[in-house]
Amino acid sequence: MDGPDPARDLPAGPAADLWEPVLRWYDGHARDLPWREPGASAWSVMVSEYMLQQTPVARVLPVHAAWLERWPRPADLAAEPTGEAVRAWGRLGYPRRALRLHAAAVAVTERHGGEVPASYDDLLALPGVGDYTAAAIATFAYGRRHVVLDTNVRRVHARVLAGQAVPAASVTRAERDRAAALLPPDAPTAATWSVAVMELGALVCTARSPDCDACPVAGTCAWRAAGHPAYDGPVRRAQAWDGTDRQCRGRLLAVLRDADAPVHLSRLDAAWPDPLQRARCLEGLLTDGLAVRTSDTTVALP
DNA sequence: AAGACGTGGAC
DNA sequence: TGTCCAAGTCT
Repeated sequence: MDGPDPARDLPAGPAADLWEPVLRWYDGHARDLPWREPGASAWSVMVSEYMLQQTPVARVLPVHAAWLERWPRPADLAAEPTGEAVRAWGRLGYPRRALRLHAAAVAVTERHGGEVPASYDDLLALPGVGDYTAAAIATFAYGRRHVVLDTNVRRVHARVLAGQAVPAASVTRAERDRAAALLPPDAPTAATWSVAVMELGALVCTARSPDCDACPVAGTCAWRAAGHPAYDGPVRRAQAWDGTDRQCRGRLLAVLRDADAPVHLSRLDAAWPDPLQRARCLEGLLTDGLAVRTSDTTVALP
């Protein structure tokens, strides 16, 4: 391993006991992902962050590659109809993200000269960018120092620091303060720290089957020390799926996505049996801008 | 501030 | 087989 040890110059103290082993672990175990390559553009990072919202890395990989190949810069996407973004989004899920990414590309082109902004506030103003994504793009594309709180980081912190199997339903003030206090003082190390903790949560401290034997901070983990107590909070209702509007919308949109011309309404009849729900969901897709009417009897991607 | 919003793989 | 889960955002 050549190059400087990123943990070497950090101040000593309680935090350093965490930083050092996690940074060292990341150095040897980080996945090679396209948006992490040294030459990766901020646009590549931005596209990956949209696609990775609620979607596993393995399914994002091929779509991300095709996307960057076709639209190497934000302005390239901005010049296309939104329907092209929806079609290229494929089956990643939550297709409104494709619409938002397109709208963000337009905003970047018009307001930022075609360059993905580096500031958290400018990023947060983009459609589809919330606190996590703004912090992630500023951090991973530009090396800025921000608290990056995604589901992986929250789970690792809940376990290692609080001894809880699962973090709270939504980000708490205490959680954010704790993460801020832990953030290394210099920006480059803070950026590496954030991606390292995320990676640890994704590969080792997973939701279903944590591999404590492979964990660099198992020795200081409060959850492990307590004997891995199970989650004891309020019951969380699993998302229903069968027969829901979301399933219906997915079916309808799949028909439009797979067609290369406007689709007759009768084709949608075949995609979902309940006429009332079908009509409601189509109306929703039209309202959301995921579909457009092309005639009295046909619809298409926008 | 819960609930809506897609999809498919893993156990 | 059914449940759980995946780098959240928006309203």
